[in-house]
Amino acid sequence: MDIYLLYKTLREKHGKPSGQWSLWCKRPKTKREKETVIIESVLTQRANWKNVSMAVANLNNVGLLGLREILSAENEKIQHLIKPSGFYKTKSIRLKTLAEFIVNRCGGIEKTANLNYPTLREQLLALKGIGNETADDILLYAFEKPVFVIDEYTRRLVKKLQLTDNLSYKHLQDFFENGLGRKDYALYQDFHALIVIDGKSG
DNA sequence: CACCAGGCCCTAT
DNA sequence: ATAGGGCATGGT
Repeated sequence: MDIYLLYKTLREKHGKPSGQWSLWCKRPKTKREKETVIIESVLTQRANWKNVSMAVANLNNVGLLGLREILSAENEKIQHLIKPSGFYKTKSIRLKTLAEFIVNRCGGIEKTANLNYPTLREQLLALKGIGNETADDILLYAFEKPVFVIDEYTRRLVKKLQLTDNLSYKHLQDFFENGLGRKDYALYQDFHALIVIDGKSG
């Protein structure tokens, strides 16, 4: 099956990605919106979106929905605010680690976005709590780099449609990127969103 | 009351 | 290399 046809099919079926995806697929994004996406990419690890949005609202209500703000806030305060998203002690540390990397080591979100992205990917993966999916969420949805995000919904869909039998992250990522034949971050953003939306619907 | 959700890390085979 | 346990909350 042609991979681009799969995208067209999902796009016809579900329309333009909405809900959380209207921010994640927004183009272009403001600096604040990019930081929100980065924070959400950690909070959404093994959590449902309702819980994530409660945590995001809590951060926003006290003016802590930003990387610099998270970096300077008390760990206990962050923990309390993000509690609804689950694994809150772990995630608070992960957010601070990520914020420290982007703000202090890279010099802010704009400078980070301009880095060579295969290298940046390695640096993100070296941080505790940032694995393949979270790193690629950040690269694709905040920094607009053409990396295809693989997650559990992608694996289920690949299995269901028998697209390939190797379900490792790297293989699936290459499979989608090569199958689409072009490095188009806007297409990758929408496609991944549609895969998740489709997975939740059925 | 059970089970689930856009993961990730650590440990033991 | 790969499997299993732990992390934690709110929704169904």
